[in-house]
Amino acid sequence: MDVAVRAGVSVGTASKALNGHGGLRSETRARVLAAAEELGFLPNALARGLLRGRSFTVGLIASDAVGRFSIPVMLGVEDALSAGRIAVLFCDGRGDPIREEHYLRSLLARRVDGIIVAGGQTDPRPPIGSGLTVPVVYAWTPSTDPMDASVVPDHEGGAYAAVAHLLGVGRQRVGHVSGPQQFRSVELRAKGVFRALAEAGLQLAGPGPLYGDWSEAWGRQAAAILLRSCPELDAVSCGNDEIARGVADGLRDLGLRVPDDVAIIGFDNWEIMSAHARVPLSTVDMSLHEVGRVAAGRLLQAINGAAVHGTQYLPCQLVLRESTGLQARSGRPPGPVARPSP
Amino acid sequence: MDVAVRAGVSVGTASKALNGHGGLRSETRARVLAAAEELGFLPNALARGLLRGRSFTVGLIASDAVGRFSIPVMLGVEDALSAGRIAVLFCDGRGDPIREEHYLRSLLARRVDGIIVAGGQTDPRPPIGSGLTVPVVYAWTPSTDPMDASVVPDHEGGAYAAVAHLLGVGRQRVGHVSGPQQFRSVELRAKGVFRALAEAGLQLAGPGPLYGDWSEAWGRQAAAILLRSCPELDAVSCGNDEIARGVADGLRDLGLRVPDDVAIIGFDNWEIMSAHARVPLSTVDMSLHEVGRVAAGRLLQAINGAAVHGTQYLPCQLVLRESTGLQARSGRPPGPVARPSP
DNA sequence: TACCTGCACGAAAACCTTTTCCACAGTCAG
DNA sequence: CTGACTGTGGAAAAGGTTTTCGTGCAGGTA
Repeated sequence: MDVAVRAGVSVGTASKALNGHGGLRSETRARVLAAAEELGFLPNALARGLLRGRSFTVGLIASDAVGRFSIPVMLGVEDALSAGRIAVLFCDGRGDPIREEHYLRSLLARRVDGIIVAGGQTDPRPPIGSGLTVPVVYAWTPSTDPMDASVVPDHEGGAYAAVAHLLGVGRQRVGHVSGPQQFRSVELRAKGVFRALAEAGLQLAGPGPLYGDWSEAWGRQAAAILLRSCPELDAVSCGNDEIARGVADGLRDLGLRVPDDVAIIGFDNWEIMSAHARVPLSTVDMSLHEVGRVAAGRLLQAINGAAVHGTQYLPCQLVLRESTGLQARSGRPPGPVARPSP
Repeated sequence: MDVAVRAGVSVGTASKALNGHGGLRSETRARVLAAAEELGFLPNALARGLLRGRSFTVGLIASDAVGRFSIPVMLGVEDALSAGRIAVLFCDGRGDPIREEHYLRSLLARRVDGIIVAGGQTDPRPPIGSGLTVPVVYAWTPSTDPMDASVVPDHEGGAYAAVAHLLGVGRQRVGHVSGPQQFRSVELRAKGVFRALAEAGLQLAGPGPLYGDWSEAWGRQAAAILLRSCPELDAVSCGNDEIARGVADGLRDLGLRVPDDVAIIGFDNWEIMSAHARVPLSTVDMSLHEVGRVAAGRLLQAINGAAVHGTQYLPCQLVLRESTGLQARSGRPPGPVARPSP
């Protein structure tokens, strides 16, 4: 080690000086530090890791990094870990088990201290491996094994809060337009909607929950369906922001005003969709960054030997904008409003 | 090494067997391989890296990972590197020089073989460090130092192609609505627009390029301005897809049809905006994935000692959808069309 | 002076792999 | 029979850091 030579001490002493460990004269310590500074010394993390048996590195396997959900989760993970001087090895598995297997081997060969699996979907996924020697935490997409550590948003609670808010601002006839029925998140969100309505002694407006795809086009279409079935409709809870935007546009085309006639609330708080819509949308934020942070925190716990099993549900945040009325509702305006006959 | 013990050979021999190096009897080699398989042996990349003096790891510093541009770039980088068995250390610098400095030190301590800086903006950024011992390539956001290796899309060429396409389908009065004038990309794209028009002997329609912000709201507003200034407008080239979408909506509100009356082309090919718009938007795809891939390729070259300096411009791809007419133009329809009086 | 205590630092092992050099045995040719 | 050559595998060093143990020296005490 050239720092030791320059400071005129042995490598062991230099190491102690740099890490503040042994009993050194402060004069010696200062000399070593000065030498390190002059030489721009950076301790070789490979050597350190080899010795300590751990790398201070964590693997992040994104199943579907293209999707917009894993990105904020990833950033939350990275945020939490970098604070603990832990680096993140990023792998994009693309939902392909073979790729994932390859990445897993690569990460294990690099002696990562732990692995975070950030999925792209809401439905549970099979565990990434069995009998692994390093801890694994699943973020956003839970593992199908309930004993695995998973961190996910509370979809049901979010939808419940959304509808509770609609009822809280005086709405009574609430419709629900969502995505494909087979998604677990769709099921959970519908459950939350029903629970909020039931607690208020209300029924869902319209022919029932409307299931379609996650698109604006479906939202526009659903708006017409809903209005035909229930002309007195005064609120719609949507499965995501794109649908909400479509519903808003559809209602607008039908001559209704948002939020005066119908309040609309979305889900996801995808800002480009919700905040920049023609009428900025109230929505439910799943705190994905927080999901990532918490997952990283649990991983650190597990690395330190205090592993916690099971799935952890993180609360969603209500984000209120104009589409549910920034102020108290002012009643339906006078004058004719174009509505399709029932 | 337990594999060596189990196979009844020395560690050196085991290493040779696993890497296919020395002159070994095939029987011995098979025995070692079998032992490694049974024990699930994965060579310690830390030890290997320590010995070889390189880590087969590359640092990726994203200046603004929240932005939607750096994500595809990142994925392209990861794609290209993982094929070469190189792992990616992901750091989110958030555009904060202090954070970046911290990450830089962390990466250097980990003995990365190179660094890719994936920015969030189009304007050049200051180099991440000087006198670095590892090669650096800037992707998407170039370095201000022209001697640094940078890989960026050809904004000007993309805009040129967009307008050339508009002219190619018979449009003559082309407006340009873009983002904030001080952005380099805005300047470059406008340059491409002017060049395409000039080559056809045409002038820009409207009062000149309209500069605003990157929003749909601005697009809607600009549509009205443009139409008031040039009622014969038959095409608009937009600075990005959000603006294009706004322009389309604005024109629609004014009673014009897209693409029959006015063709519209966006920029970015942000699919959720362009492909899912009410009228799917033709747009310019900057091939961000390819930018990432090429940047990674140049980094690998530099790691192998064949560094190339300077900025490399990658061509954009035209993505044609309905907003510029999927078929030949059919002429303006008969009947009154609501237009503001000039 | 002889011995002990404690401080400050050095020496060396350990982490795991790769690679180079060397040794041993067997074979073939002279 | 001896020398040389080839095929196979072992021994050891190197890579940079941390940590443990040991050593030398100074100062104090008997």
